[in-house]
Amino acid sequence: MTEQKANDNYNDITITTASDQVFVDMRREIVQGTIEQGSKISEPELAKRYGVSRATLREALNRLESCYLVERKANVGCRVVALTAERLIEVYQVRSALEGLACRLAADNMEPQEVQGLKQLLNQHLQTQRVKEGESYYQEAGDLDFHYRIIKGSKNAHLIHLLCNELYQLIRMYRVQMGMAGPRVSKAFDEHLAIINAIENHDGELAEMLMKRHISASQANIQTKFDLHAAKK
Amino acid sequence: MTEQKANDNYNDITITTASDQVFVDMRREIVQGTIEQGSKISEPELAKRYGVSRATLREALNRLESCYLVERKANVGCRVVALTAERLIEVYQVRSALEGLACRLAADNMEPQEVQGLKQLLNQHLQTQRVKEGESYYQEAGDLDFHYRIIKGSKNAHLIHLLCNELYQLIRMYRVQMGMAGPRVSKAFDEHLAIINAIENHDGELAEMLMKRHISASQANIQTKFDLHAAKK
DNA sequence: TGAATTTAGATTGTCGACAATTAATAACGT
DNA sequence: ACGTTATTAATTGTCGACAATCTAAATTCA
Repeated sequence: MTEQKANDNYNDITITTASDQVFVDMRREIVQGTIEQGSKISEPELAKRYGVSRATLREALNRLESCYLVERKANVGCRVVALTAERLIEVYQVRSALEGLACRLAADNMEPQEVQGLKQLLNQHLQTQRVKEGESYYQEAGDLDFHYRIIKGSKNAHLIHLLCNELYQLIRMYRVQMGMAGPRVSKAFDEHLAIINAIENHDGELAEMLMKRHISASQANIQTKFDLHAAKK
Repeated sequence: MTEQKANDNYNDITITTASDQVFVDMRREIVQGTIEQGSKISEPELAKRYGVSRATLREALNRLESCYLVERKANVGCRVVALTAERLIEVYQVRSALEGLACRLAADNMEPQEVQGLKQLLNQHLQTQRVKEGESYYQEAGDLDFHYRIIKGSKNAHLIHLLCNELYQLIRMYRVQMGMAGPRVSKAFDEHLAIINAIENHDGELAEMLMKRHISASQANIQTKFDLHAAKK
């Protein structure tokens, strides 16, 4: 298991209430595997652990359900989602379609300065990547930043919410728990570059195609880790 | 405003708890406009009206938020979503991508008998449509059935949930409140037929393209009503 | 002994009341 | 008279307790 630290709050939530805090905390623990996948969630137990009432905890559980990290059955309770190969495929099919759309829209809607910022970001990643070889956290964070910026560049609020707030935590959960390091780093960099170019040229169709392909490759990569992980047991 | 009756529970929810009931009831009222768009939701007031406690009502509100029918701000409260032209475009862009994907998957994964059932359904719609001219409810229900079956034919559980449980109620809200009748009936029928044929031939690419186009046309149709509606005021 | 039923325990769903925050009204000063 | 600051009222967030339901252990019967 790769070490993960701080700054898991990628989507910009402002924490005001107690349930906000519990939601963010639990989300991190689930994504990182501290609360392990497939495990049953006891409301009284966790409420005590976080020092809040059950009502507050249930509020957080509802939010976690909205981003697919827990599943609920009436009168039975919550369970942390189980990471299966089937679900990975399903989620990535959806992700591919949505992020492809985001990329196509971004080609039309991103401001020139946003595109420049994206380029700079990529250069930074190239450098830090050379320095911190094999440190998977920076890679994950960097890749995430890249995708987030493009998604937000689509300027479609509904799409942004769907991807950044709802779907991405589940995707992160797969990536973190499968352990994303491996030899795909340089390839991913080239793919990112090609996508930026397409966006800069306002070639939406190409940008969409490249992004879909990029995500498919990413899926294949995780799939490999998954099978490896399954074979070990 | 077109008259809407019974059977609004298109997605198969089994109602076990009290909050389930309130959720379904409120959802219907919001979609139909009984609780009007953009209006503030008073928790004490509605709790009294449905004869439940605030905790139960809040549970329902959380679920309504998950399917984009209400929006929440911390320490301020809930508001029914406002139907704007911008949001319509955003939602339909997402819908187009997702249902296009569903259609492509359906071309691979639907059983022959499911395809047959779809054909029969379309024939029924053709007949009932001739009889009940201008009755928009049957049209809406029919169209919905058609789309639902294809979505479920994708066999992608995540995609099915995303479309049927989360997104579709909002789409229905637009359709119902804008008043879907109009001359697009026969055209839509032809488009449906072409989609079925593509699915039957296992031509996923074509099926996806046709579905996307079909949805774009549907969007344009609603857009027109929307502008008309806005001009009236 | 094994399967079905009953019973006991624990968990979730629901309620009413209190605390914290916001929105609306009134008071105040310039 | 107008803008600003207090004060009040209402609303949301949170809590602890009770009721309904499920799970699992114990009992009964074949």
